[in-house]
Amino acid sequence: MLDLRILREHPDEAKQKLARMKVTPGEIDHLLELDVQVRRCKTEAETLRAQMNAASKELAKAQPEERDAKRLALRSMGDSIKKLDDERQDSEESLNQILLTLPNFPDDRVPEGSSDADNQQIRAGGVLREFSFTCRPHWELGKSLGIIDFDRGIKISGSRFYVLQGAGAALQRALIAFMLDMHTVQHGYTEIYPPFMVKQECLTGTGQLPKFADNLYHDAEEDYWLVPTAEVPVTNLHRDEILEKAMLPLHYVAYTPCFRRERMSAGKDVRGIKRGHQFDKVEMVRICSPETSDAELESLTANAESVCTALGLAWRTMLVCTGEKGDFNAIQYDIEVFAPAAKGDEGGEWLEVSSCSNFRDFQARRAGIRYRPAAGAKPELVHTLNGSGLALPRVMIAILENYQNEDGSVTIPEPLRPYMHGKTRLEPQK
RNA sequence: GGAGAGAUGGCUGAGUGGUCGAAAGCGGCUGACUGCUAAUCAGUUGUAGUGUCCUCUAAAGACGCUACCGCGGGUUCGAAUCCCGCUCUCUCCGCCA
Repeated sequence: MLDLRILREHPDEAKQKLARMKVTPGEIDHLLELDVQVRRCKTEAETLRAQMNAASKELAKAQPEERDAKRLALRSMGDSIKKLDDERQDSEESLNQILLTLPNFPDDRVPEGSSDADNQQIRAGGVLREFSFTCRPHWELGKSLGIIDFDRGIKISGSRFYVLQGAGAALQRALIAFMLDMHTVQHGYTEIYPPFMVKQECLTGTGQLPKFADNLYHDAEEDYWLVPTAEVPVTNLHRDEILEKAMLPLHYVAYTPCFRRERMSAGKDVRGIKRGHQFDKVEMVRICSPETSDAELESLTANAESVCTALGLAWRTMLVCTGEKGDFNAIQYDIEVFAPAAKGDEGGEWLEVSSCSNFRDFQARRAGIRYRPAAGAKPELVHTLNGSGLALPRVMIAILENYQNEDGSVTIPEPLRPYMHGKTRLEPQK
């Protein structure tokens, strides 16, 4: 959520910045009109209420015979106040609705653009593997290795679900453990095991609600929402808290499954395990003071890149353009790894395995996360950041396709072997 | 799932219709005393919004007003206090990995 005060005091500047995120000036004007109404109703009601409070005190001291007349006068005053309050509430609700869906100001560095063709590559690592044979897509490998069961996934849960079995399930578990260890031991993160279901306020806090309700699963009877990413429970750990400056920055890492409806992507990426309703992810979350958040984003992104490097994958980091980035972050880096057969006969594809973003104070304002810059000083909003470190299915795709051998086996990347009892290869099933 | 108890300021805890933004204690801050520390004494100490004054402006400050006693409604001229709904916590019983 943007600071209403900034919109009010610098409307032209705000309009300019938000125009890059496809917000029309008219929307801002409408919002500011509502704001004027809210504040007018508020001051009028407060003035009346002050009069009423004073008169009410006099009533207590008044002679008995005067009381009824005074009481009647006060009652009508009360009615006018109620009217003003109702009016204010209506305007306030509309205003909040708009404010909660309005995008964040994009950072000046974010390139203009409407598709991923407009993203800018800013870094890359690893080497693209040259194949001496025709490489096969992961869904074929998954079947022949006996580690991904698509048919039974569909049988028990429907489309966009799959079952990992045997070494496939173990490989995923190995990846999770490997990533968590890397971030905790080498990068100093604190590991969190959060609930996978959260209350509505958490999703409002990080921004998924109300705008992206479409993409979420929730319980019909109770206020439980399945997390679409660990960003939600972990960022909300400190909702409505005032943190001491000495506690910052906070670096958290958490493994969770993620649940998404993917209604927006109907028909897209239906082949294989690239886009399911349920997937696993190791997520990094940082909470820091404002002046450090730019640097925090760089090191967060570097942490995610180092996982790709450790796994021996070819990766590239993209600065995501205005049209493709999340609405609520100020700046976003996507890290992609290359999967040589992910498009089947059409060849390879760069797969997004991580998205690292700085939200500045946007989530902090929604979620009420503040810190005290100095002892006794007024609390100020923190900055929040998060980034995948990494998303599992796509890493699995990249490993299967990049590490495949001509005989149909797949070599297990070295750093994962200790997590798989020393196993070095996945062998095709007879 | 059943029964009961509770939710008040940073913490403990009093408060059953106006004199309550709220006693008292603890903690915090300031000062005095004191070789130092500790102790003692005195004063002070919630948050947010908004107005006026001061000022070139801003900050800071001064003086007001409004809201906030788990959350949301209601009764009343007036609610921490009465009524209704909800949430959460604790205790006991049942069930369970």
